[in-house]
Amino acid sequence: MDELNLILTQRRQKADELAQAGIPLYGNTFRPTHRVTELLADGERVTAETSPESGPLYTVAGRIVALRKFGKATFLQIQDESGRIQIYVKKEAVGEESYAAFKKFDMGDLAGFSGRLFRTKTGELTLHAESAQLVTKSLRPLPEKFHGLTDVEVRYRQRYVDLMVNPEVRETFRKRVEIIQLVREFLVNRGFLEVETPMMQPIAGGATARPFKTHHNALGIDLYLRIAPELYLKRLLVGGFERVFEINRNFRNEGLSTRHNPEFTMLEFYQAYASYHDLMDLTEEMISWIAAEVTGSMVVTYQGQEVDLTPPWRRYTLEEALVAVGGLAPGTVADPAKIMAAARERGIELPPQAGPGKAKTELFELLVEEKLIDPTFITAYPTEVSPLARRNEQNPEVTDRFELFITGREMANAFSELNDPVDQRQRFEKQIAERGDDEEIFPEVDKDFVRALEYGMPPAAGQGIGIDRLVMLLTDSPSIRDVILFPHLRPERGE
RNA sequence: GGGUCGUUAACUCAGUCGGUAGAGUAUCUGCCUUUUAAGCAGAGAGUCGUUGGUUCGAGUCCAACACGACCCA
Repeated sequence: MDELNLILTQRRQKADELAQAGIPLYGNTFRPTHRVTELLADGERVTAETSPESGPLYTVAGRIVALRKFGKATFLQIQDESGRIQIYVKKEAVGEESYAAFKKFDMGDLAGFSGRLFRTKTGELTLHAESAQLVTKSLRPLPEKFHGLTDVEVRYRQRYVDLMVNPEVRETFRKRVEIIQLVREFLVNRGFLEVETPMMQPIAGGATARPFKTHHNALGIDLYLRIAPELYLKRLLVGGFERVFEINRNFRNEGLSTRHNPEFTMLEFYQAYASYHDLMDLTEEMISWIAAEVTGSMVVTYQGQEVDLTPPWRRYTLEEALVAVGGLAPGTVADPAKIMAAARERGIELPPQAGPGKAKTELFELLVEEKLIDPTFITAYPTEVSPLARRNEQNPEVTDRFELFITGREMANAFSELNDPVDQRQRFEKQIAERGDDEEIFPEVDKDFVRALEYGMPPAAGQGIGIDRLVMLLTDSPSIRDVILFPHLRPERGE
């Protein structure tokens, strides 16, 4: 197919010519002494009067991202990880032979230059090259210089090209790294221990989702890629680690969308001798601090909407939110029959075994969720829909749980953990009874987890935060694919 | 799963009523020693996503399929 393309053929020819002239195309001997950003910093002292023959000698390497050739001189720009700088290569300065080879350099090649800094007559800081060397030959053309690469499919499939030519994409992924580092720093400073628990689990527990299935040959057993680390992290609380967290991938065998990737990064943390109230305080503090560190402000703009992350954040019970934000009458929300009728009136189909708790959460999703732009904690979720959370002591119909919503999306889910082994076993069994015909969800009771609780798990609160969604918020990214380096797509045809 | 839109040169995009496939960038050749999307002159470059249908004739109309985007479930 594209092996026959003219541009690719010409590039290969040029590469062959360079190779025949004794110039290595893929050598590994060139060693830059500086990064571009250091030249830009030092360049602040360089003025129009600075002679190109004075000043220190710099050696830099990078990808050629702009190339303006004249007969006996050339302006080009190289880009390394730190930035871009203009290079001026003059035949007279680098020598006849070297310039002849240099003329075969192409856009997209990796090249190295040694020289001294000066300013052109338009004032642009430029490295006056005294030598030019090919570092790595590129056989494929870069996307067009003005419009760049915009085809989202190519951007995701060939992320390396996207990163090369779209600086804002590099910036987003740098911020992603920074956000994750800040999460670690925040939790480690509060005495949390970062742990790693199994990605392959014999029982996919800790959430309600369809798992990916795989097989271990030597053991002869099926395993599931985890849908959550929760049950393992709580085993660690039993074991005596009182504050643990994990930042790692979860896998869910479900559809793809702008908010869902089959593998996504989750933060989960658990704190003994704490309640979900403590975690609300901690979450406010953590996310507002990270926002300020990453964006410089606790007020961020997401898709044109201003979002104020300054603590304290609004806190509603689910019922309060249905009234205050959803516009339902207090009498409707309080009455089980009326709330179920209200759900049906709005076209919500409730499964036969569903109770008022399910009706409330469905109505919440329909009427309230998308309106919660500024961060809002929703508490007092029905026990019916919270299989792993602790019941509220005053009202066992609800749990000591919250979900956090920002920009209308669920950002975190937390609760005071259930540590009663008898209650836990019953809830597992109830879930299995209710799962219907979908056997891939909740395959069986995690008996070892119940056994662990029987040893005694300290009272604790635990929380999950979707890292990808947090990164979307703080980088103003509309799609989860914009914050995952290699998002899943269907395979390309013919590959 | 349903709906809408998209897929034309390496990239970004035009393509009229169905009648010889276009531009800019990139590439190649020539000129050019301070350019900034360098400039000037010339040249080459296409399985119009795939398959089938309608038609004298299809990038264009119809159908199915593939991939993607957005919305909905």
